[in-house]
Parts: sequence; C-alpha cells; structure tokens
Amino acid sequence: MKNTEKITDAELEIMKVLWEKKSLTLNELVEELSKEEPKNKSTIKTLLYRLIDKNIVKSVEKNKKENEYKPLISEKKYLKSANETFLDKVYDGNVNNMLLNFVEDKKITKEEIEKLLNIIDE
Amino acid sequence: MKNTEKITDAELEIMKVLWEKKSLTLNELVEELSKEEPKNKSTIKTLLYRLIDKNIVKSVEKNKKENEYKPLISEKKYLKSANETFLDKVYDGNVNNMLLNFVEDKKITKEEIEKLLNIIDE
DNA sequence: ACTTACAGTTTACATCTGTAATCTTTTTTT
DNA sequence: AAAAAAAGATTACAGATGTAAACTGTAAGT
Repeated sequence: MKNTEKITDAELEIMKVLWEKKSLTLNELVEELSKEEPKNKSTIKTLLYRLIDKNIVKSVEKNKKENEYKPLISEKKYLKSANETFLDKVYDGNVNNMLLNFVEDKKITKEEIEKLLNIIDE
Repeated sequence: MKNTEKITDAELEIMKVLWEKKSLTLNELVEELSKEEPKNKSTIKTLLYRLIDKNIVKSVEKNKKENEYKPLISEKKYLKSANETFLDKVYDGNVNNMLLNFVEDKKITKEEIEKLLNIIDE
C-alpha cells in the first residue's frame, strides 16, 4: 500500500480519533475533535470524504439517519510508514544519526533507553 | 526562529548539499544534486530563490559572473526542529512510544541502543 | 562593438492542502 | 402533508509546493 503515506496533517488528526475509537459517526467525531478547540463540522466532513476517497476510511450505514466511519488501515501500519518516511527524508535512513540527535536535544534520556533495553530483552 | 520548520521536502534536498559543502555556486549545486539522477537547473534555481526569500540561504557574490549560496541556519537547528515536529505530529510528543515503534519495525536494534548508552555515559 | 551564452530574477501553472460554504436528499417535527 | 433540520455530497478558494519556462542583464568570445 502506498496510501498510508498520503495522510496529511489535518487528516491525521481525524485518523487518530478513529483509531482510538474504532468507529464514530460524524457528530461523535466532531465532538471528540472539538474537545480542545472547537472545530468546524464542514471542514471535518471534507477531510473525512478525502480519506474515504483514498480508501483510508470507510463509511458504513449505522441507521437510517447516520453513517459510521471506520479506519481501513491500522495505526501500526501508518506509524511504520511515517517512521520510515521521516527517517529517510531527514536522516537518509541513518537511525543512529537520528537517535543521536534526539539524545542531544534531550528528547531521549538515559532512563528511556534503559527501559527500552528491558523491553527488547523479552 | 520559525522558518526552520518551513523547509519543504524539495528544499531540504538543496539544504542537505549546502550544509555538507558549506558554499556552492548554482552550477556546483546542480552538479551535486544530479549525481544520482539528473535535475533540472531551473527547478533548483526556484527552490534556491525560495530559500533565499525565507532567509534560510544567502547569496554572496563570488566573482563577476557567479554567486555563491550559503546556508543561514545550521543543520543541527533544522534537525532539532524536524525531530520535534515529527514527534509531536505523529506521537503527540511521546518519545517512548516512538522508540517502541521503531524497535518493533526493526529499525532500531539492541546493538544500536547499547552504543547509544555508551555515548550518553560521556 | 556586436552577438551569444549564461547567471540571476520573475512569472507560470497544475496539484495538494486546509478551510469552509453550498447544494441535495432524508429524516423529523409540527 | 408541509416545513424545518440535518446528514450526505459537491463545489470553492486561497495559499503552499513541485516543476519549469520566460525575461533581463552582463560577461565572454569573435
């Protein structure tokens, strides 16, 4: 699949909610997204339609009045693709270099790395 | 500075070369960028001008005929900003989650993490 | 000095993106 | 049944982006 990479920033905000909630009506979606700052329903509709066009979301009839929207690709899959794209684009695929920079920026601490080691050892 | 984040994908390719070579004429730049696949000079010109507009690159006279182009912001600074943007956008700032996903995708191996620990211990 | 070639600069243009309004079809309400 | 409300679907539009051509001024060759 290539579509995974074509999720834009605004669309991603929609997807995050859909991944978390699995399935939502438009109104539920708008409500979720408006928790922090109010969002325009029309805008969300457009983004949703674009995601449907791209086969990233599907629309299923819930009842006579409303549809439900469900993700067609998994978050894992998206993350894998997003990681790869970022790594290639910014670091030409060099993970070490990326990690070093995160450490330099104090984004990654020693504790986190040790935690990670433990997890890997399973 | 905010401009750092506004470097687009195509512009980034230009910047990578400028960061590495410090200073180049247009022709040198085109030559470098064309090593893998030939690039259109006109396109590179446009990207260069946009970077100049954004105060990310400066143009200095080299001789009567040609100018040299130099980066105005450091690669480190860009990387810091790019890391942050990616982390926030995709993982809502959760570094652990990001690392876990990189590990799952086999992008980060145990060896790399151990190497990293050594580096931090300095 | 005149022409040519090329660096520098400006303009063009299709597609993508964020944002939203409008139109159409159903469902509710009165 | 008629009117109102709302969901679904389409259209709009400005700014960003990738790609490249056109224009302009000057250096270089003859």
